[in-house]
Amino acid sequence: MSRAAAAESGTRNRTRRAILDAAATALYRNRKAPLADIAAAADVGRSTLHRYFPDREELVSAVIADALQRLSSSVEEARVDEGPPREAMRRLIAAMVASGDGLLFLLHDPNIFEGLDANGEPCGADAEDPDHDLPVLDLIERGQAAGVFDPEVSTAWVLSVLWGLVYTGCEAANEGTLARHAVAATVIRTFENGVAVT
Amino acid sequence: MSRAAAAESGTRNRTRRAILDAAATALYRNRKAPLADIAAAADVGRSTLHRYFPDREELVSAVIADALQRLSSSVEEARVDEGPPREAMRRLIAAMVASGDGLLFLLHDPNIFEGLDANGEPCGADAEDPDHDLPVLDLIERGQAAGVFDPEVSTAWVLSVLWGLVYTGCEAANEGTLARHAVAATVIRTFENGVAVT
DNA sequence: CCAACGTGGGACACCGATGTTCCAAAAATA
DNA sequence: TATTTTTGGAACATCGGTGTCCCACGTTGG
Repeated sequence: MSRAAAAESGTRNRTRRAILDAAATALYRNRKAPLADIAAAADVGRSTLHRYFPDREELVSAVIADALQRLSSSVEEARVDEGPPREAMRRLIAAMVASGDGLLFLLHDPNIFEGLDANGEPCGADAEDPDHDLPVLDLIERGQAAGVFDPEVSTAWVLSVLWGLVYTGCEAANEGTLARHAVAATVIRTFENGVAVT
Repeated sequence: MSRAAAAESGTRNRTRRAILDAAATALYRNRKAPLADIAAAADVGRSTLHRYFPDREELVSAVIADALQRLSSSVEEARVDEGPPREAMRRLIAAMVASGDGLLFLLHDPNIFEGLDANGEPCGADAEDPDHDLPVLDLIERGQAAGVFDPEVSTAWVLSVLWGLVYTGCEAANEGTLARHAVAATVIRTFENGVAVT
């Protein structure tokens, strides 16, 4: 028996992961997917799922936290605050795309952040979750100031477009419309230049 | 009693509309919103709602059909097959944006078309629903051929980006991030030129 | 080989959503 | 105003998802 909650090591971590992944996929398809389905998808007894996550609420919180975790570590290693804005943005997009499925789940439901924070704790409606977007907003602003990003539109809009395009790219890959390896490049291309030729 | 189903005229049409609209909004927020909530939102007794749409299934089918209806009539009057591609695309985007909330509901759930066709009738998995996108795909192809749209990416990708950006725009307007009247122009600008300056 | 751990599945009570029926009140129409 | 249409709400049975408990089986590791 260890003391820290961090290292539940052994079989447990694996099943936990399996459940988390299955839940992310299932919940992406249907936000209200029955726990039974999730358990089945994870190849785990409904009982076991319940043993790891007593509540449905605890499960979704964990899934959100997990996805958020992956994402923000991806973003962090993109070092958005370093180097020229355009390159930084390209690194960021690549990192986001690489986060893959968790992202789809996260962005699929606009209401996902309402009433929850990254840890699954309920939070006041005033807390928007600026933590994750702030460095990105900085990057966008920096880019606009440097004359590489369109200064005629708001940073918030650029941010929305960023998320939207990344989402579209991941979705296209999931549907087989776009090859996995081409996603990042395509998203970057469209993000920077749109679809019209000069 | 009239014979035609088309003209149920009178009070009925109004309540029907109210229910349909309320349902579109409620279902956009939560695909599994309780009928009671929808009825309440429509300012209608749960009983009445049930009188118009016996099944939940019939309700969502009707909402989908309705949204699809609005959208395709909007698109139709954009005359995408006439005039230079760039202008046609601009008209199309404006028309889509104008369709507004129904669109959000439609695009929110990627699985919405699975197992249903425009009339709410179940249909084989092979029927993809090309009816609505086909003229748009034609437009894109036409634009690529004419050298106004990026020929380096697939038409399917351009289509995805189009839907995605329109969705992002509508969502931004809904959240108040972007002024209603600015949505179309902003979407068009970004769609054509991306967010980078040449 | 034996114990502890982890698991699956059945049985159960509970609750919210759904769909049905009926009736009295409100609204539209003549 | 009289009549028909339309509505809202209560009561009810049903169903599926949820959460809990318990026990037998398989797996892991000493």
